[in-house]
Amino acid sequence: MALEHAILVSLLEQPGSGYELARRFERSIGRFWTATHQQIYRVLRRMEDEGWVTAEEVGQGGRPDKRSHSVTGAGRDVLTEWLREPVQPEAVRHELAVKVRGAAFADAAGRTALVAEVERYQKTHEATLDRYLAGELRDFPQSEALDDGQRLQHVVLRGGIAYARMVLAWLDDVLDTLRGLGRD
Amino acid sequence: MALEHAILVSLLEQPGSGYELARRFERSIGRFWTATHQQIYRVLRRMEDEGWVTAEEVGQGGRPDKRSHSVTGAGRDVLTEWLREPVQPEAVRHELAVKVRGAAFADAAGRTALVAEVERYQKTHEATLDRYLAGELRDFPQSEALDDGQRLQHVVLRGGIAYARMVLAWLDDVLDTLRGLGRD
DNA sequence: TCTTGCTATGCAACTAGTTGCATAGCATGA
DNA sequence: TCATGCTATGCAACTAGTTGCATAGCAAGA
Repeated sequence: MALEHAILVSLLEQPGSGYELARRFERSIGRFWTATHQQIYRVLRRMEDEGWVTAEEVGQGGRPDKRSHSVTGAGRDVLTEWLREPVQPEAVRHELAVKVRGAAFADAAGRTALVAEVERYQKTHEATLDRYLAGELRDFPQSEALDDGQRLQHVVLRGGIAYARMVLAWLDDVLDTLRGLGRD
Repeated sequence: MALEHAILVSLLEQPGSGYELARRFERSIGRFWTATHQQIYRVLRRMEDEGWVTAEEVGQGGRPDKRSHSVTGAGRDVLTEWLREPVQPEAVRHELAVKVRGAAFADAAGRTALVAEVERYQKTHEATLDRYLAGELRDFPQSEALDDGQRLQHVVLRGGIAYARMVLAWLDDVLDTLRGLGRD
């Protein structure tokens, strides 16, 4: 029940079409809330039916028309109300941790394969961290004064960076542990 | 498609009933894979139908009978195969981050309420960290030699500890940012 | 010219996960 | 004795999320 709210925040930051929202979810918003375009279109339609957003057909010479969405007063009210509600405990789903514990029941070949897989996974997180850091330099230069919205976006990005760094350090720990199994 | 695998790992570590699994998911396994008892019973039944686990009725003087589940050879094979598959990218869902960005569209009262809520949330994570640290002292004493399974459980727990610490530090950053809004 | 790829929207079918409720035995303490 | 709470299992209805596919216009390069 919160994709709606993520969409409201994103559309308040900047109105846009379902397609544009989907791309934002791949990049910025997707760091802390993932969604596919199918899901976004469906929810967006429902939000329109409920009057939380309005859509406007926008012709764009050359490319297909798009339906640009903006948040209504009612939509803002929904968001305000939601912001007052207690934060729900996170529903964690960390597949790799299950696999690591599962490695206790794998043979030597299986463990070797898992080491390789953790190394691959680590590389994707390194790339993610690099992307975040590049984005931070680009969007939040120290020299300029930031407005409230930018400061909030920045602190969320810092969370993403801290998370990526923590994961990388933990993956080193996992690799050391996997490689040290069966000794003494 | 991975609750099955989390259950297989848990039952290999220690056979048990649906009820017992549900309690493990509240504690240990739930750190990286959450599930309710309804979901567990349903999936367990399906896994039994597919021959991945077997169930044995166990009478226990006093308390209601339970159906204790154990992993079959076929179940082990399923797990082994799954361990070889690439780790899927995590589907992140971090409600608080959405709310923090949403704070840009809240009034002063709404932001004050969010600060209080972040403080409450921080306390729950402090309690979580304390629980992890106590569990670490209890289950993984430095003096004793650990077997492979214990070492793997320990490295996963260290991941939980690192995560909780990272979140706590980030929540401090969030609180500083929220309190500093609207200045200069 | 033909293929590839990007913009743009969406349906249908499926799987996963949540919420609310029901049942039942036994233990413990007010 | 009565309420509360823990052990133990489960159904039904719902909401959320995934997967596969379809359509269509235009641009750029082989």
